[in-house]
Amino acid sequence: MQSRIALVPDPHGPGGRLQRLGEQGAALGPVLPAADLAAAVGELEAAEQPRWVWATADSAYAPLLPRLPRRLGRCHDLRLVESLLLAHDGQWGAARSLGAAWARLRGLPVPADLGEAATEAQDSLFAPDRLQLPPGTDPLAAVVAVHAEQQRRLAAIEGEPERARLRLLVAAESAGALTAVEIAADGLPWRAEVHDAMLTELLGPRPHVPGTQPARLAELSVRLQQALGGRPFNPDSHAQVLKAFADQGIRLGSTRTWELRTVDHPAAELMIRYKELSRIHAAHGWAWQDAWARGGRFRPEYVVGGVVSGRWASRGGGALQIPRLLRRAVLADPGWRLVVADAAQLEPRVLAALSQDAALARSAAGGDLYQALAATAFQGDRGKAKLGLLGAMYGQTSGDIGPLLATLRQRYPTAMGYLEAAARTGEEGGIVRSRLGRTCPPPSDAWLDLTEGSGDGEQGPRSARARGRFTRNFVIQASASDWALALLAALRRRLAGLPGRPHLVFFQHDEVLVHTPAELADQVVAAVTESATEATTLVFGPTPVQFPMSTAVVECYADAK
DNA sequence: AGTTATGGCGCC
DNA sequence: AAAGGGCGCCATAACT
Repeated sequence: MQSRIALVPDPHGPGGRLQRLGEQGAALGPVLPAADLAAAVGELEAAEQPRWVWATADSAYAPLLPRLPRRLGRCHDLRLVESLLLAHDGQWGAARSLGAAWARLRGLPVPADLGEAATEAQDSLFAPDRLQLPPGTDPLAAVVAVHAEQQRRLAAIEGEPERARLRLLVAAESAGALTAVEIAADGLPWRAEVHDAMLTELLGPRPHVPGTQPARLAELSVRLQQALGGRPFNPDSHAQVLKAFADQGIRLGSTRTWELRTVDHPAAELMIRYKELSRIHAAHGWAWQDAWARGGRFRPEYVVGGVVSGRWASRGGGALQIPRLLRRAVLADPGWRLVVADAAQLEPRVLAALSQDAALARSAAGGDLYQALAATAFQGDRGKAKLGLLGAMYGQTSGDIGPLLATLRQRYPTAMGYLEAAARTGEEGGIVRSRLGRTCPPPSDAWLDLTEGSGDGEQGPRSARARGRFTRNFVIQASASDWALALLAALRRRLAGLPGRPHLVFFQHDEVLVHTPAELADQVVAAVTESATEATTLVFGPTPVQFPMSTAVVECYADAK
């Protein structure tokens, strides 16, 4: 039986307190004070690899990490688990902090979760942490009690394998918390000089005065003005752009790029170019570099479980939206490599495994799922196969997709039935869960008001169908997240077993980057492959569906695939 | 002056 | 007639 140890750092200084726990969470033995918490934790980790129990990885692991001799293997993150359990129980309004969970347990007034506005206060040494404990509460006692309560709630989950799956989700989500802290500490290798050269080539030299427009944007602005009659206007203002085009007799419904592409006028092309460049300047220009990519590393702030589907979100820095163009600036250190790995066609494979559609599973048993699908059902037209399947998973009905959906329904009734059942549940106001038990939010009160009594006409009310699309996609996206988290946890563990400290530096829904000494790259690739197999077995059990990873060993991120 | 909404687009 | 899921972030516009 694996040991568990509760861990609480002192608010100031390097010390902290520890408490051994039984599997159900009962405190075993005395509270152990540690003058040097990192040293104590390091020794215990080396001796017995316990599961560390803490309020949040940010508060307990992040400060410890720089002083630990090696990374920790496992944890139980109370805040993330509270979130999973509350959602599973349909309690979406409830606060998730340690303090909130403790207050619920004790029948005390429950503190609201701090908004993101409170983040800046963390910089202050004396700012309160975000645990939200009532004054005078012993944080270690709260950690122990809330953990025991969570173990009790997990044990009370009805049904097997549901209970075991939710426990797996708890472990995987917690491993995600470890990973996010470590990625933040390590950072993604980022060559500012490469980034800078790209910006200079695209936009002109960096303006000396911050806030002024780079030369290339200013030029485009002037040329646009000339092309549209010479009257000055702000190309960043949708209203003014629409008016400027209208004055030339061109009526636009929007300033979207795809619409501009249909316009046969020199200004349209200039406008498209202006938008491309101004976006790069605004979103990933010099200001972004100064704020997020200093010292040779891009350090994003990930928010584990930040999306209801279990995907990570990010806060500041746009970690999950780095333009492909800028991957040129992501370069391994000298003597190191990047192993870039992404799960190929993850979502349709998830659909095949979830629905157990035998025919779809056959298409998902090999390399290119869409090609296999095309060969069976679409006369070899891979594009149609992909469009149709993605449309089915998103609930798309527009365009020329109707015939494709009809073909899919005919050939893969089990898989399509699975999606339609999920959509129906959503339309009727029900909830759905991912493979491991992550739960979607219920309809809002406004939604219930809107849909109540409006009858079930041919198509149902618009918002009901929108919710159907949400639940239809949720089962896929959230189960894909389950799988990706399991992959991440498995990979993290395997990397820890390699010498030379290869480490994860990026995670984006279905893609991972590992920064590794060059001579270990092959072993890292093998670890990725093994981890995918392990994740598949853990999440889906025995299944004919394969989840292949496409991997590349590169020095530059842009050179992958 | 500060907050919220909107349009638009980057990523999956 | 049209009807694609999930995010974060920017600038502008519209508010309080």
